[in-house]
Amino acid sequence: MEAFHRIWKKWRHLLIYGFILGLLIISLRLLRWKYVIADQSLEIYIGIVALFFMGLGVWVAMQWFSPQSKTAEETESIPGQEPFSIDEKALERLQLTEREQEVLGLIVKGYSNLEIAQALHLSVSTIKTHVSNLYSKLEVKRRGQAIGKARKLRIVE
Amino acid sequence: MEAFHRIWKKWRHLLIYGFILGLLIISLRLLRWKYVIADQSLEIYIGIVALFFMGLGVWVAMQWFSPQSKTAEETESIPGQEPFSIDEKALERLQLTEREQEVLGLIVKGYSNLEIAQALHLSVSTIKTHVSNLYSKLEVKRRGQAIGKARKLRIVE
DNA sequence: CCGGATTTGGTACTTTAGTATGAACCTGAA
DNA sequence: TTCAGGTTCATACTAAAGTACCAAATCCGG
Repeated sequence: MEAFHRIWKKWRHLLIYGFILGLLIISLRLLRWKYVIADQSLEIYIGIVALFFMGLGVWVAMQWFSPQSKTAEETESIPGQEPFSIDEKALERLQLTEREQEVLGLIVKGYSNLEIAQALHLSVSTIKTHVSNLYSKLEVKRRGQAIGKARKLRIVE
Repeated sequence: MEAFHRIWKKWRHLLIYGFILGLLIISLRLLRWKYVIADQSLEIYIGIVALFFMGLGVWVAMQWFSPQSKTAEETESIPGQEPFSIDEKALERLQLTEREQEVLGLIVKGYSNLEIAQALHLSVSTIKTHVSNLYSKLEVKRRGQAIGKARKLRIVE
């Protein structure tokens, strides 16, 4: 039960999607027998299916892909050796928790709170909490300042 | 013409998608006549349509929610030079006006719009105008992305 | 002088960010 | 087992950011 709960919290999205997909496949089989669409034209039926699945695709994509997660920023890692090193001491002084460091990293990459939430599979509320704590630890008041300070202290790449 | 261009820049994705959808609907009508799927079962046909449209939905969502995903110019300016120099060519490509460059510089320093307005002795409205134009030229949607892109293109110190 | 681009600034609106507060859960240490 | 710190999430609010549309003044080249 415990294990199930943990797994559920972590992967509920995937499970829900799988479940919905299964339901849809069953629905398609039922519809195939024309109990429902007996006097509908095939054209309309196919159109409905197409629209529905397109909407589902949009929804799935919205849930799973943060707008920039696997495109621009992350694949930019410049070849060769970087003359850059994270200042571990500064990091330690700031006493940032693991989650806060994660969030800070995404903030520096230009993520919005919503995008961070999607990337980490958390709610926006949680992100806001982390961000607020982050700001007070960094002694800043805004996102831009946090980015500047993080780069200056070299606590992010 | 001016207005059209602005609207086009903003809604081109939607227009393109609408166009594609129209094409697909026409395709469906053609397919309806079974020239192509003469000896395929209806089930398989519907499944293909569903999968295709779901994929299209995913694609549409990814495009719509990440207009910054297509980053052609980013791969150009990679070669290794001295780390601290402003890339004049990138600056020229972007066609940023003088004011826009000033504003961008302050944004990267973490200034708020109000602070920028006070620093440049302008109104917040004006700053917002500059910032908006800046974002469309940089092809970003938020402050953090602008900071990241400006640093990546090395158009600010 | 005209047309285009720039700069400035306004109104009205939506969206995102940020703060404050409370609460539930988990984990490791006392 | 209690307790502190960390993580998660919610509601409710304020503040800042951003968009769209408009308009006026300036400057500059044909």
